[in-house]
Amino acid sequence: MLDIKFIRENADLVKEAARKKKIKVDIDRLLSIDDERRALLSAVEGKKAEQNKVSEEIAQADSARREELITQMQTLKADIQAEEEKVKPIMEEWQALMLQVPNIPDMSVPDGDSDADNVEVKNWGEQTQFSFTPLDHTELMVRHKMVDFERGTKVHGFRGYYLLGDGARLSWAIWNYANEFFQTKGFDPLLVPSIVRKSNLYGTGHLPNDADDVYRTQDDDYLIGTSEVSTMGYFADEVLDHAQFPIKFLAFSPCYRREAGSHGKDVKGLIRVHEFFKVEQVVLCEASHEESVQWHETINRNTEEFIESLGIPYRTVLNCGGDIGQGQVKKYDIELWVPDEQKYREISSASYFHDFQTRRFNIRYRDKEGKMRYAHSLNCTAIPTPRILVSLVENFQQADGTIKVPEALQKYLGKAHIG
RNA sequence: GGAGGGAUGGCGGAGUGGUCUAACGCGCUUGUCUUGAAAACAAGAGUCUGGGAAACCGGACCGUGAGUUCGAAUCUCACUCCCUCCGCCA
Repeated sequence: MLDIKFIRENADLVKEAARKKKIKVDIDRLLSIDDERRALLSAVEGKKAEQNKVSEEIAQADSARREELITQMQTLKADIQAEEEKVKPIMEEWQALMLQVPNIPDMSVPDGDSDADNVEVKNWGEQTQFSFTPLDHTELMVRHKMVDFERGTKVHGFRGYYLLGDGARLSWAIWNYANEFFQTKGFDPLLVPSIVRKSNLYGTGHLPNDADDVYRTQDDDYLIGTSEVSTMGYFADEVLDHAQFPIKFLAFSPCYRREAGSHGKDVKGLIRVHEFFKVEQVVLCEASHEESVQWHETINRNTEEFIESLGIPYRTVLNCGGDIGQGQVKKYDIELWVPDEQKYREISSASYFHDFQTRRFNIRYRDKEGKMRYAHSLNCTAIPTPRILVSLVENFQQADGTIKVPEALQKYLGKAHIG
């Protein structure tokens, strides 16, 4: 959510943002609706003011004068009701339009339609070379009894899976390692609800536009697609103190995604599943662009460091306008090398929002001057499982069919090789 | 699932039809005092909106939405949310 005043004063900037993000929203319509809204409100308020004034007189008037005033008020009252009737549909359209308005992307965000137009800003490690014909992660993991897709499908359906044996143990090892790694960076662990009220998804910006990708319960609650949702909701409607910043959470939760519209994509393996687990960095800081930028770089770098410690080749891309969300100012994706596909696949997203989310959540704080302001919010994947397993097992497979365990993980898994 | 209670500003909390421009307390900001701080005292402070270059001046806002009334924080209804008790349950 942007401030309507900002939209009014920077209409061209907002239109350009929509263009860059490929978001369809009629800003001119919003502005004219807003003019109507303000004109009507001011008319209603003016009449209410008169009503209040006369009401006060009535309270003190003698009975003859009182009768006269009361008669006069009857028409005014009808007037007010008529005006208020007009306000209702205007407000509804105004609110619907306001929810469509995108946040302004940073100057550095490149133009583009899709992830194909993202710009590589960093490349780390050598793309793994093999002296033998490598297997893909599905075959490798099935062979080592780390995953069971058949029973996964039997029980859950399309994209269902079980992790078992070393697949399950490796997941635990990664969670435990990530938990320790990010806590040493000052993040506090948080286990969050994965069933949430609708309002939280409006808060993060997943609703109303991504409704198709979210699971809903028969009570009209929703399953989160990322712990960012419940972590941000944690502070909804609260007033924080500037001394609390930065607030750094390491949230962990299952994540549910319907993947509507991507039925034909990544049908095999663990790249795209309906249900997975994710460790997530969430940061709230004070309302300063510089702070946001600094934390954005930091949390993205944290995840890069984590990947480096595992020794998996990766690249970092700066997402183009068409590939960043409605609320995001700027986003980096970290992509890991997947030998079987001979390409990099997304493993992490680092975004900052300025006060786009905190306005929707009503998360405010008192700054040093005692003034009330909306906080800034950011988030970045720490590590998702099982997607991380794809690159991990493929890159570390050996000629003898075993999988080498990255050194950093060995103490958490309790061994150096799988198989 | 059943029954009951409640929603007031940053927080606590009064107010049950007309100076409510919302008491009182705590916290916050700025002054005065002080070497500095604390304490004390004084003033100020929310959101939206109209006018204005600004200082500032005016208006609306007591969970949300309807209704009753000349007039609603206060009465009625619906919705949303919170709490308590009973039942069920990991």
